[in-house]
Amino acid sequence: MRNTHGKLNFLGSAPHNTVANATYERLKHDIIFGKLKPGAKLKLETLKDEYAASVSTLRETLNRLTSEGFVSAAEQRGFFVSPVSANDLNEIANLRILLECHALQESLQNGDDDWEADVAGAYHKLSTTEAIMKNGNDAGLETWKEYDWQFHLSLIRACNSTNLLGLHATLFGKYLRYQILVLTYRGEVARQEHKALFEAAIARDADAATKLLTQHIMNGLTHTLEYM
Amino acid sequence: MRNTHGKLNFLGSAPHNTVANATYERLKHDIIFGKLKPGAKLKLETLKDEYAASVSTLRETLNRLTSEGFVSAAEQRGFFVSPVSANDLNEIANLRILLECHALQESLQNGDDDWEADVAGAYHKLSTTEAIMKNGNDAGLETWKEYDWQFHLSLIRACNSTNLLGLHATLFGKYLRYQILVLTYRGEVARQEHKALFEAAIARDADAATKLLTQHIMNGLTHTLEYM
DNA sequence: AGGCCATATATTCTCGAAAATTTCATATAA
DNA sequence: TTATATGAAATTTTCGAGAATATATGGCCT
Repeated sequence: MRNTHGKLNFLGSAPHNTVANATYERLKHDIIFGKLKPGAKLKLETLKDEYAASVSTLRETLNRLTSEGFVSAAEQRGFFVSPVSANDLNEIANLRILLECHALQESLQNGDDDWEADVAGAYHKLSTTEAIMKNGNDAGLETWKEYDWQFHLSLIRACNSTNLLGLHATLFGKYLRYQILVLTYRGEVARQEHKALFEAAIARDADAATKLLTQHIMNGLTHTLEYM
Repeated sequence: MRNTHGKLNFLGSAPHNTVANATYERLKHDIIFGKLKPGAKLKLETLKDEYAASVSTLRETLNRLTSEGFVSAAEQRGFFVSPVSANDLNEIANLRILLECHALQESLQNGDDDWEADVAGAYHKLSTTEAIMKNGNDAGLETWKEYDWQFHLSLIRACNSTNLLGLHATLFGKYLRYQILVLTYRGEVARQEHKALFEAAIARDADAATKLLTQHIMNGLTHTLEYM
């Protein structure tokens, strides 16, 4: 049973049981990764061919995505990919700082040995990938971004609030869309930031960790804004 | 055009254009106000009679409500009203404090004369209603709760973040469900708290306002928990 | 009696088509 | 020319039925 509609693991690993779920994952992925451009009209007939699902099934998934903010709906005029704007990105980044820092603090207080091992594992995967990408090999953009996501998630997972984790997941997805949109790496800088953040977290230094996280997100924001 | 699916004004005033929207509003209302009990199975066939909508239309609205967290979905086993728990209420209340206090601070900084007038108007409606209810007349529970909602919303409306307001609206709805669930007033106390909060906001005293708001929500939380 | 499998019933999931609405193209009048 | 009205085409919204899956019933065996 799934308490909520599977929000995380946007990559294929999810159990694509029903047609609706598979379509939902694919559509969301295509929006976040820019295959469906911001503002694009989502015509039912077109989607029907592309995603091999009926109108009713498509409408189910489009309604889900509208609730999450990835799709916008206009009464009697159908659906379209939510537009992007500097202002929207600003809002998203600030909300991410607010929620993620709060969750991080809770997590640093509650996290046990298993949590710590989880963080270390996630960081290991991320830093290994970042080391590889440093040497020009930028083939695995999606992999990198998923490990990035997993690392940030692992840090806050012990916050003891399903609701908070749910909101964060949606926000992270929206933020990620903007990053993919400008598609210009700041690999080496991000790498250093991740390293410092990881070390502060393991040391349970809440003050330092939240400051580093805030800076990390702010830097990403200004970098992204610069290239929009 | 509606950027997001109409989240606020849960009371009838909304323009119930499409069948799907009307059904959505009614279902959400019935969940928040306890007509549909926590954990209750939402069988399509039953809902079809009760809400006069087809299966596909119902599934659209149920998917929307699942994304927002009012409904839970179990793969191939249908939908049911999201269960309640002390733990969940705790999470909701803490998130509300986090988001609403942040929004309040922003609002106090940005709010202009129009905003201030709006707050005064919302407070007036709320306090008048509360004065009436003080004298035993507790007929207008829904009206009271709507004015309560409108007052809190007016305070944060100048926060300049659509995303933040959207998240807050959903959270407020969930919180409201718990309040309705225990259905035991703390009228006089809440009245005083609203008064103090209003005065601090007009005085632009951010520190005092956030402290009062936090206390207001915490008091509501403990009161509700006590009667669960 | 209690557990297990086959069958029947109930429920969800998915689809294609009809109804309602909007959008586009064309013609007519000021 | 510009504006407005008219009708055709495209699109969304809604529905009921069939396919897939889960749940309940009843018989059978140990």
